[in-house]
Amino acid sequence: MAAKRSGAGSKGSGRRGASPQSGQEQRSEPPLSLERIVATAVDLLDAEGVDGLKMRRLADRLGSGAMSLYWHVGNKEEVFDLALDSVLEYRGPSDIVESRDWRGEVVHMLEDWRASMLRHPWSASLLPRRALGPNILSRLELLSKTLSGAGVADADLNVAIWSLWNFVLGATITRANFDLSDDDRAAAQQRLTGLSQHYPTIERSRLLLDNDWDGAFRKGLDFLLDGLAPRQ
Amino acid sequence: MAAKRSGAGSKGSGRRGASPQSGQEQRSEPPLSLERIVATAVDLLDAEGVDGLKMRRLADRLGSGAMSLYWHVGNKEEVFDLALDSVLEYRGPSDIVESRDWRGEVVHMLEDWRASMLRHPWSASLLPRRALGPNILSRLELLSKTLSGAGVADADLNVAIWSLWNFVLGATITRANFDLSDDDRAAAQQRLTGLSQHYPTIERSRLLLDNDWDGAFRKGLDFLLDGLAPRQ
DNA sequence: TGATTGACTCGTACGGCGTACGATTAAATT
DNA sequence: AATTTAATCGTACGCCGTACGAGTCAATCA
Repeated sequence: MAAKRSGAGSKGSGRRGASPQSGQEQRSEPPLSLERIVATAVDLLDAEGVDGLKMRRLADRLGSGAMSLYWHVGNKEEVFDLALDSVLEYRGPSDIVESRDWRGEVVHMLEDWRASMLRHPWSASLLPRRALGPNILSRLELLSKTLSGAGVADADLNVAIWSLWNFVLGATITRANFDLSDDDRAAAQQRLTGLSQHYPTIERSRLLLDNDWDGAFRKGLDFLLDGLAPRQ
Repeated sequence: MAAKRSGAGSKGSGRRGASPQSGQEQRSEPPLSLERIVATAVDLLDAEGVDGLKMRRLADRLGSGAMSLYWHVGNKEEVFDLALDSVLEYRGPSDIVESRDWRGEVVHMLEDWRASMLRHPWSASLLPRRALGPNILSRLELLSKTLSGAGVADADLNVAIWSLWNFVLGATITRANFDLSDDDRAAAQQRLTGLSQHYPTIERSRLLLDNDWDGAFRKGLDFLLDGLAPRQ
């Protein structure tokens, strides 16, 4: 009845299925494995975006038939789940500066989180739709522990975590999707300038032209942390 | 060469295309129009979610053939654009309490924004992928004007606006997608409890089981506003 | 009036998608 | 040597967005 694999772990017994007799197709591809599938899916997503990931194309890159993938994963959704979580691993703050203040630690982890997602711009918009993988949970655990240790009241802890989650998620999704080309940017300016009688304030502050995303993230995060845990 | 319609405006000349001779099919559907297409698309999205919107199904609901839709819209993407913007109109604070404090005004608009998106849970995840429509820009303009009037420094204005945007977007997307069934919720608890040695803190605070989304939004927003514009 | 045009509708068809199903093969086990 | 298991893949099905072109009316023009 062909019970599929589902969890982790893969043997990886060396085997070759190239050509039965004539050595015409000596593609020396390694055998399929979950790891290889996920890594290749990430590459493909990076190169072609969410809509570019098709099972057939993924199989092409792996040098296998499309249906072979289904031995290792249940369906395409699972490929997304695994690709997403694989990209969100956190290695912790640099070992050198071991025990910084809690604020430094939170900021470091959240900036790393954002950076990881921006390195793979498809990941941010995928995050909210998928189950929480172990790497995501680890980050939340670290955040929770750090804030708790910093004196955030238990009653406020969940609010604080979700607020930071919301901020990071919103910032990253927005950044990843608003990465306009110069043409788009010019068009937006044009459009807004033409309508400046309707939107004078955001036109004046050049809201849509400001592209110091990193600075805005950092400053906004500081404001939020100020609100969550007033200094001293 | 059949130049398609693209912008707004639609004539809507009364006409009937029912059956040429035999009155067997006297479906008295009104004729197609952009408005009707968009309204029906919103209904369909509400009922079936993002993946449930298919051109054929939309046409079915409209009592028309699938290809007829393409006279009124360029492609499916445009249906999404129009449905999204149609759902984000803001009518302003209740007229009775005309001039509240700035904080009340900001909170009201942002809670309304979130509520509008939660009434149509597909809209939140669509928002970041689409161009800013007039209804969105109006909300940003109002936000900008209010904060500016409240004394937020010009240098901090964009950061403040984007921070609030990020917060609302993240909160709403998360809420809309985390709306687990009780079964899912039980499964998540099970899973987390089983792994509680790995994630003790978030397990203890019941982060994933906390159900008070509205309260968390309101409290988190308060914290953020505290950070952005320290009271007095 | 009859012919023409333009607005609108829709049947058919095409290429591409995810994946069910079953045949096939090679390795491991008995 | 016989059997079981792990893995691969060709074929096919149903569904999708939509290109294309033929139809149907109402309004306009000759």
